[in-house]
Amino acid sequence: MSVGNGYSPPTEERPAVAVDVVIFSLFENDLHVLLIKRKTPPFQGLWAIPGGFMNLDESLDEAAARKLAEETGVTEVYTEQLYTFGSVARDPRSRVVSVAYFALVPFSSISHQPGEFEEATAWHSLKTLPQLAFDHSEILEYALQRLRYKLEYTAVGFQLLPDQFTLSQLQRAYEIVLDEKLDKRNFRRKILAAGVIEETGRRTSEGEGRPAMLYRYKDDSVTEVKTRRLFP
Amino acid sequence: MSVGNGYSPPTEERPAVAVDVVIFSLFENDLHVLLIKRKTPPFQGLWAIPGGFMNLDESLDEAAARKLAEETGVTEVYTEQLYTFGSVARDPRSRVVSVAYFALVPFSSISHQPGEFEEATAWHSLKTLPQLAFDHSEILEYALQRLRYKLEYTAVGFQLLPDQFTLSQLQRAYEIVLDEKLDKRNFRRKILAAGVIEETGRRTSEGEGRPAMLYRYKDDSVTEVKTRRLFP
DNA sequence: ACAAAAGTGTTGAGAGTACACCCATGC
DNA sequence: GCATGGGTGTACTCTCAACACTTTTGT
Repeated sequence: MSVGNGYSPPTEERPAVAVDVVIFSLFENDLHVLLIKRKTPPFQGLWAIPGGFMNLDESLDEAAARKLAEETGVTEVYTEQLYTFGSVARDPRSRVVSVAYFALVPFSSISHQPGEFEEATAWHSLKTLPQLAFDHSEILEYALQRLRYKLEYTAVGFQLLPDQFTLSQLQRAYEIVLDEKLDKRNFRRKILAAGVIEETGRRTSEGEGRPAMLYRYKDDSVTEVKTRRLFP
Repeated sequence: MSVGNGYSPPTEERPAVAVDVVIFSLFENDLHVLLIKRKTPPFQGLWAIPGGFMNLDESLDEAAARKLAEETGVTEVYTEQLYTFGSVARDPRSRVVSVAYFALVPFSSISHQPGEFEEATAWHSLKTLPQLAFDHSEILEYALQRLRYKLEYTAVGFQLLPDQFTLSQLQRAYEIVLDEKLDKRNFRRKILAAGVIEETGRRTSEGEGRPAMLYRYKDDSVTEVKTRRLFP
């Protein structure tokens, strides 16, 4: 039944609204993204960014969080709305407007380890991406660009690491995502000067070499944007 | 009739998708935004950002451009998607997801001058904003923040000026939007070093004082992002 | 003792900022 | 000739980038 109320369009003339969540994680010295293999046409057999339709009783942000939890079992991680994709023919079956999000999940917090549950879900290195369904290559490209950009002038890098981490781990995270080598002394000076992390007082106990100080980020400063770029 | 195809939600369970366009222009030494007075409940009598529902045969960008043309008669101006607002109760009548855009229009190109056609449409200075309907205050706040941010590290400032402009006009535009005074010599040096504008060879002929060189922006560099902030 | 990773300062270059006077035109 | 806005250069400060050795631990 049509629900036209004289102000909003009758329901037959409404597009479907989906959320797609680009889920990044860092492991094996590489940035990875979670993809799902499509079992049905169109684009059968191609990989796609996890997503689904928004329910009427949830906000967009809630829909994104729900999708993220469904795919990774993770809640309370850094999530940010990316862009809304609304070309007419982006889904060949019907009109779908898709609100894309990206999420940064520490690998240690993921309950679905690679290939553990559904065979059709897998982490892919950004260096060896398969062909993607729909306009998902474009979405992923956009997400990666945004992630790099964010890292350059904010301190979201923490969000890819466990609660406590060493400065070397953090530097490695930045190097992997930005795909460039950073100077150790300059990195430490800058990240400490930014005032967004603090010593825990504890040190790493295992591993080779000298034990390293463990840091944590200060909760209040996580999303705070720095006035100057950290890594221009 | 419901259109459930087994893959996307039946139409009764789809939100309406709207686009709202925050239209900025610069005149009378002030930044202004175009607002529309609501004639019907809810929020009757309050001002709102121009917007409307997307049609199924147009993309989101096209819907935004259409809205912009309807309100100002202007096409081909700088338009950028801002954010998508999707709280459950943002519209008390029904579920509406709104994709917000912002546009920069040179005042000289506007065919609807203030109050010329519909009484219910008017330009408002950002210094004296009325109460707004729905979550439009939030949208406007977000748009202004984004505009300022863009001006700080790109050269979109031109988009608020006519095709040809003087450096003083451009500086005034930046000063108004950023709401701070800039040094004349430093401004000129930076904006010229950025290489995004060029002399036309012509000079202003009317007005008091010494005639000023007219500049235009180089088309290809309009949207190009500078690596360094222009005005940090 | 040696391998492996952690930690630590200084110097030079370039960018950013502050600042004041002369120039061309209209009235 | 004076009022109005246009146009120009320099010195100082500070941030950024480059660079190498010592320390602590495990084996």
